[in-house]
Amino acid sequence: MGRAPCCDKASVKRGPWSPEEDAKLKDYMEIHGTGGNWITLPRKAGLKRCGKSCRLRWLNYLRPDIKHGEFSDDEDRIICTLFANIGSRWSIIAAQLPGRTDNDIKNYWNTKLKKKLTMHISANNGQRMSSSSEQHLLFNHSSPAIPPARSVLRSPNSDHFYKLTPFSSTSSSTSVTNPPFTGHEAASCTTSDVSSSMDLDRIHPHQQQMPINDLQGFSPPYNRESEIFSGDQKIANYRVGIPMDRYGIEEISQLISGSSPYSNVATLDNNNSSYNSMIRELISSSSYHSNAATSGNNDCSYNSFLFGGVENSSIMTSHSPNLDTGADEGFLYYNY
DNA sequence: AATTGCGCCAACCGCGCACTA
DNA sequence: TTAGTGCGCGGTTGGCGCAAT
Repeated sequence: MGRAPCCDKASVKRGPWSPEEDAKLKDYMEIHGTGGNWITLPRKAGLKRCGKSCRLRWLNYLRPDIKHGEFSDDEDRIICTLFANIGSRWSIIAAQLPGRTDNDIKNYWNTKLKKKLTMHISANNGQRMSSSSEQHLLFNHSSPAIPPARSVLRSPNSDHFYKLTPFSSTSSSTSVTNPPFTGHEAASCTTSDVSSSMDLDRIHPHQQQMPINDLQGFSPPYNRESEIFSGDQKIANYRVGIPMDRYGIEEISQLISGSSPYSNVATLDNNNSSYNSMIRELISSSSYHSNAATSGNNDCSYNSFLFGGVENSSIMTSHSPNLDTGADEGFLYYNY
């Protein structure tokens, strides 16, 4: 037996919303909210629409905090960085861009951003890159294709992890066989600075994995945070980790919000054992591994990369959580 | 002026998950 | 435990507007 439809498709209006319908929905939402039920909302609001359609219209267009217009370079960078790590989890990416909706970002990526990256790589193809700062970077997860978002967020035993690989069109060193291309790879980019970008389809077959020591231009991952450059501009720290498993961005950010002088970093607090327990639980049971053994590196003026997970000995191996329980040594990075 | 092709984006669709009875 | 229900997500579609021919 098939799933029951959410509404009678024959009796609901479909297609573009009229200004009158928008006004009705907006008026109703401002007074009553959803009432916890989108399905019954259209009838109460006097709309001949499916509840799902109302929800979509409200969330993607009528909501008062929606931001319309061009995406900024910063937003481009955030989208690219997050896409590189988590793939097409548009809702998670949207959560990092206030005022933008998942649909917005998805459309933007599919119609513009991806194209710009491809065009630029095509233009640069074959040119020898003269310095490490000109190397293209690829995020390249070696796990099977990322499962659907909810599975990833909830799977307690996920061992997915990413590799970060510098790309050079002239590189010939190889240490690790390239895993199958799954299409989720991406790289750092902005629309204005196109020196750092990637071609999702074309350059991957030639990509080389390199030993850590060969990561020219990056400071050692076991010493302090390494850095990712877009041209001369550092765009992110170099942190490689597995995708989130048990916890989502919202939970993490809520928990650590205000816990540290740095808005994007949670530190352990000697005076708050219950807080520490929660942080440890988060770190040890998710991919937000401790960056233990880098104590003393409290200079978090950097933009911390979204997913922690660089172990102090190697970035190329999946690993067990390794949380040093000493105060100040559990870092939980959650924001770019 | 008419036609065609293309880009953009709002809206739809189906599925998986969470929740509840 | 299971079935029903609603929500939210990502993928896809369809229509509009504009540019090219």
